[in-house]
Amino acid sequence: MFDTDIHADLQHRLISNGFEHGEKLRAEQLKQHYGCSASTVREVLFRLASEGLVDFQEQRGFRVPAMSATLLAELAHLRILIEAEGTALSIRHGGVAWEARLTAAHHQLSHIEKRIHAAEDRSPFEGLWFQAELEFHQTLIAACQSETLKATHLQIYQRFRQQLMVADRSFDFISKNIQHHHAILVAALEGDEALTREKIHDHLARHLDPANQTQNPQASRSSAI
Amino acid sequence: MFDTDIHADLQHRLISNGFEHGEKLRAEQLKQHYGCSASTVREVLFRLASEGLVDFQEQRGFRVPAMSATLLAELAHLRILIEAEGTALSIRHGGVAWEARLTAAHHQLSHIEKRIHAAEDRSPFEGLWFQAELEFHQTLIAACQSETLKATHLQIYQRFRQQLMVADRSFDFISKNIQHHHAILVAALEGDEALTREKIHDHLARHLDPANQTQNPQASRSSAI
DNA sequence: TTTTCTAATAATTTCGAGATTTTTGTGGAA
DNA sequence: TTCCACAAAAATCTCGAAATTATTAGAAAA
Repeated sequence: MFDTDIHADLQHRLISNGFEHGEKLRAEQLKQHYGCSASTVREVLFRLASEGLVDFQEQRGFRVPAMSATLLAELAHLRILIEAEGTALSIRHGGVAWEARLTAAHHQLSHIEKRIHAAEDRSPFEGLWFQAELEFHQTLIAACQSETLKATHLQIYQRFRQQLMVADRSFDFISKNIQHHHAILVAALEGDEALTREKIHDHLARHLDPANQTQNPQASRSSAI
Repeated sequence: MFDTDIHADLQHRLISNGFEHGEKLRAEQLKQHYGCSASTVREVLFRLASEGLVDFQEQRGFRVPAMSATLLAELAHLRILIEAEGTALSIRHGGVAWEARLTAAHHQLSHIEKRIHAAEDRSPFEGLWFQAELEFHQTLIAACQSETLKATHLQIYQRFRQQLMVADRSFDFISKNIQHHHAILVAALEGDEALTREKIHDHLARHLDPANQTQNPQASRSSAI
């Protein structure tokens, strides 16, 4: 197994409930899971630290970043800023091909969200939903013609997702999300940059206020994810 | 010497003419310069790679990113986006203390720029100017109340600076820069968010068009830095 | 001459042991 | 009981050698 694979796998676990918030990441433990040496794990952890998905302190090792309402709000703010800009650029430069791809991405996401809405046990859809939601938001900025903007957006998106990971997801957010995603799609297809920016803002607005965040999962009603 | 120091030193060399564009970074060479093992150097290089200051390819080692007019334009675009947003937030939340600090930072930068303008040999001022210019632009966003925005801005700023590093600096940009920095200061102190955004845009606008960039230093007239 | 295969060289990557530092655990004094 | 010092344990960090992979150089064939 290459260290690239370890990087990809750890990245995935770090943004989708693979670890607890604040959990210590020991190279000695992980080397058994991946069947390689501690040095190799250490190398990967350093890379993840520079991406912001892992906290590093000299002589004190690595940790999963703790849950922080302030950090989540800051990440939401940056996501709105970058995603709105990227989408506006896509509207300008994307053309019909981009509109088609966006419609497809939304269709897929919408389909999964409706199935989740109807299902009894929602857990088997989690992975699918994550993938489709990421694909939709990446497609929004896909035609912005700036690889740097896309890469920066992905970093922020992943850290945002990581902040929201919790063991017991309420998943009651779905009906609102369906409306949000649809509103963004419609505004983008109409070519209305200002309206699209507004809808992207609305989609993430509830995460902007630190006081709004539910620190305790069992007390959550209408937020989370 | 701790690896943190090596990281800081390499980072500095990478954004201020310490290496050639596209130059190969061999761990075996650098370990002699820093008096440590190749593994330690390798670790630092990985961290710098995640920051975007070094390019990494599996089984092909590390390189200083090549000069790219497209990349510079993309970085300029992102800098404008983030710096304008951060400054607008600072205007809203900064208060008198921030205005005072911004005035001080501008005074210092302006002082150095005037001395450079008058001097025969400009090279001894390079380091001072770099520091003062960074301090001014960081102060602009200092009161935005988002550590994440500040950290993201620093990453983009450093990569932007790295793209502009060249052996023979013409330094004829100075008179324009003095005006730009002053215009930003005045707009910010007046509390005019829209005007401040515009002036930040104007300051970096010439880097936005890839066709505008001078790939060949000796042919440069009015651009660079 | 140009192309292709092979051998030699050089670079990258992995690994585990030893050195250093932090954390944990125990016992004694205030 | 609470605090501090000291010892033991565990974790982190550094290092150089061995294994793997890429690059170069030269010879043979087209």
